[in-house]
This record gives sequence, structure tokens and C-alpha cells, in this order.
Amino acid sequence: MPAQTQPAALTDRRLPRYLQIRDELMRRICARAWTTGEALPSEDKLAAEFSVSVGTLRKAMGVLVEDGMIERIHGRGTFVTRAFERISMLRFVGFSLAAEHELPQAATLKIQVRHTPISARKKLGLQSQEKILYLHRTRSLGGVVLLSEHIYLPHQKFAKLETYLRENSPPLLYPIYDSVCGVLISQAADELSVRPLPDIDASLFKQPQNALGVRIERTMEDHSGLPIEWRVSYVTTDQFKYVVEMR
Amino acid sequence: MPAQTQPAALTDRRLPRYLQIRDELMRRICARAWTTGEALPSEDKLAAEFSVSVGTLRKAMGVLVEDGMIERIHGRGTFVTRAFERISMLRFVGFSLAAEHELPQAATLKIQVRHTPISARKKLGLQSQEKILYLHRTRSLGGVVLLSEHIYLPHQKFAKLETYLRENSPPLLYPIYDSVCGVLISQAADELSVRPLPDIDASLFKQPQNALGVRIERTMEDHSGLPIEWRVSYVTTDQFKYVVEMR
DNA sequence: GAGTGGTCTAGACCACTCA
DNA sequence: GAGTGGTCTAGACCACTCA
Repeated sequence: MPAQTQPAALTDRRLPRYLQIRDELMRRICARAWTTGEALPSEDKLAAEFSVSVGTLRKAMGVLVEDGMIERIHGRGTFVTRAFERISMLRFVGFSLAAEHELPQAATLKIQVRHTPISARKKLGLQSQEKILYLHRTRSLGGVVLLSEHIYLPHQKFAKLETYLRENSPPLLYPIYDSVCGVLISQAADELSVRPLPDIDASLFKQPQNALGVRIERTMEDHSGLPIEWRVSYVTTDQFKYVVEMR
Repeated sequence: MPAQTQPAALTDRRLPRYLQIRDELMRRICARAWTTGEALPSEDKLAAEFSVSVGTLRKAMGVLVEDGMIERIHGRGTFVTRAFERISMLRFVGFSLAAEHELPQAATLKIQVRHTPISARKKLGLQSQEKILYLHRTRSLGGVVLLSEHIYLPHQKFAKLETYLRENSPPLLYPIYDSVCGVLISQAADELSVRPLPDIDASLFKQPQNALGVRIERTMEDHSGLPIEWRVSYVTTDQFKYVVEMR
């Protein structure tokens, strides 16, 4: 046990202890007190640190497990959930063409630091002078473009991503957000509609101008509810397949 | 306390007590031991009945709360969740036209007991001789049809629904499944794609033959994982809007 | 065998609801 | 004030992991 003279700082004292402890642990996880995949101190140690019974500490842990922040493995320990696993559920856009075994190949067509367009500014809650990192990515299978993604990220938080992407082309971005920029995603919302394809996307899909496509607008937030990414993707109508499971 | 000489029957003895108790309570809820909205016995009484400590009983209850089976209200009691609330999350198909305040009007165009088509037979896990109850419903706003729903239900379980719907036209079916047929829905999956509208639907939408529409295929299951409903809905592409929130 | 999390107990005390 | 669920304790014992 570290010689910690100060008792652990706890949040709002009106909350029950187990929620104060959850908040404090959450704060430490977000502050990267433990790296993704590293074990937290044991129940006994944390209970001693917070001066509560093990039962109360377990209750705090239980909430964090429900929220997908940590994972507990019997006999081994308690671990911070990898962002990759936490957002696995987000990757449920399938493609009619795509064989289940083959992963579509990702390509980054554009990486730009830009002034923030008004639409993205609203979604990301940015001031007009703040810049964004804009990415244009595609997913293809056998040379056929299946998905065209326009991604808007607050440049301040994602400055490191720019240089990283100029040297690497990872198939999935979310794990990179975590490992390179220390950004953990916790919530997302998709909004689907059918629209004429923008010209750039239509030509990528080799579709005539104004051909219909499905537009998928995704907004993602971190644990504190701050918007982290705004993404507008297009698929051709014949390639579109989207599966949602509820409960 | 009822003079119950037999101790409560519990399931698989290899499971921890709290899971055995959850299973038994689940069984009673499904068997309609308490009607929707009725209070279960208190923690103390159930703990006594199952001969466990209150803590263990609370743990069993906790799982049922997580599963959305029951709701606990501090100071009042524990209640079986209304199917209506449990499936509220399923009603997230919006319509571009629809003002948020106005509820689209439901109309039932067809109610038929039919031989089961092969597609529905697979989805509902029925034998070839078993019949289905087929419903064709529309949702409209200001005389404009927004959604056309083709619903396939196992006739055996939904026999009462047929007569009910010939006399009533409820805006939502799921609460009726519960109150009239005693069927509780617990899981659902949607699969979206873009297809040419079937002729019947195209004419309802006043669209030309083979116009594109969005097809929403929904499969619903009860608590035991048995398929309960198979539903194929169509929306015109310009009316389509679908929102999913994750986590 | 040392260390971890999982189950379970038997109680105390508190907060909320409703008559 | 009687009845309900919510928080918390201090312990016992068990099951799993890993060296």
C-alpha cells in the first residue's frame, strides 16, 4: 500500500459512498492512472484505501462493469476495458457483397486540418476559431468501394493522429484514438437516411450524379458526454445492410 | 405468508443460489404469477420463502432489474415491467414528415389466418402445418401513408388477437400482445436494406412500380428466446429516418 | 500456496411512500 | 407509523489463476 497521507479525494458528499468511489475510479481511469489492459489494485486494497467494506467497493466496481469501463476476471484481477472491445458493437454495418471472412480494406484519401464547417461545429460543440482534423476514408473489397466516410475530429485532441495516419493505415480507427490520442469512446448515435450521393462519393462508387445512397451520420461521445467525433458515411443503396440488435 | 409446505422449487443446483432464485422468479413472472404492474412480495418475504439472506435475494432481483423484467420503486415495492415500457426502445423509427407531437395513425388493412409462407416459417420456427396470423397495417399522417407493415404471428399464441383487432384499432400492438395474449417481448433485431417496393406497398405510397423503398425486417423474441413476431415494413426513401443510440 | 474475485450471511441503519 | 427498498458493515468460505 502506498504511503498516501491524504485520504482519497471523493466527489459530491451527498451521493452514496459507492457512487463517490465509482466517480473517483472513473476519474482515475480517464486520467490514465492505469493503462488499458493493466490491472487495478485488488478489492481489499481499494477498500482499505477508501476506508469502506469490501461489499461497498464491489458495488462501485459493479457499476463500472455495467458501464463497460472495467472487466473483472475471476482469480486474475480487474482491468480497464480496451476501447477496441467497448466499441465493437459499433461496427455492425454490413455489406451485401462482403464475405463474412474478408475484412474490407481501409484507405485514407485525405488528411487535412481545416476550418470547422458550421455543421461539424454544432455537432462537435466547437468555437468558430477552433480547427478540425478532416479525414476522408473508404472501405473497399476487391477494388470495389463499399463505404465512403467523412470524419470530423477536434484538432486539439487529435493532433497526434494526423502524423500517425500519414505513416500508417490502420483498418479501424477507434483503437488508434485510444492508443495514440488517449481518447476513449463511450457513447454513439447513428442517424440513417436516404439521400442523393454527393458528387465526390458518387464518383468513388462509380454511380451517376444524384444517384441515391444511404447516409449514416454518427456522433460519438466520451465518458463525460463531450462530442469526440462526427462522421458522415455513404453507402450505395444496393450495398446497404444494417443490423441492430436490441437488448 | 401462504401456508406453503413445499419449499420453492429451484432450478439447476449447480448454479449459485441467487441465479436459481432469479430463474424461479422469472418462471413465475412468465407464468403470470403477478399481473403486469402488480407488486411482488417484499424482499423480507421472498428471502424467507427461499431461505436466503436479504442480500442474496437482492442480488437475484438486481439481475431481473438489469434484464428489464422488474422495476423497483423505493418505498413502494417491486413491479413486473409493463411490456409497453420494455419495448419503448423499439419505436425509434422516425419519419421526416412527422411532427414530433403528432402520433401517426395506425390502420389495419388485413387480418387473415393463413398457411405459413416458408420465409415466415423459418423466422418463427414453425412446422409447415401450423398457421399464422397475418396483419397488414399502415401508419399515416394527414392522409399520407408513411409506413406499411406486414406482420406474421404464430396463430396458436395469438388467436385472441384476431378477434380483438376486428373490434379495436390500437396505435401500438406490443402492449396488446401482453394484455390480450399474455405475450411479453424481450429481444428484437432489425435488419435494414434498400429494395424495390412490392407492388402493394408501392401503390399505398402512391409510388411508381419498382420505386426504391427501405425494407425493415424485425424479428422479436420472448424471454426464452422463442421467436414471437416477424415483421417486414417498408418506408419510402424520402420518408426514411432511423435513429440508433448505442450505450 | 498466495492472490484474486464470487457468493452468502445476519445484521444495522437510513430514505422513501402512503395511509 | 408501518412497510417498502437502498446503503453499508465485517466477516466466512469458496472458486479460479498462476507461479
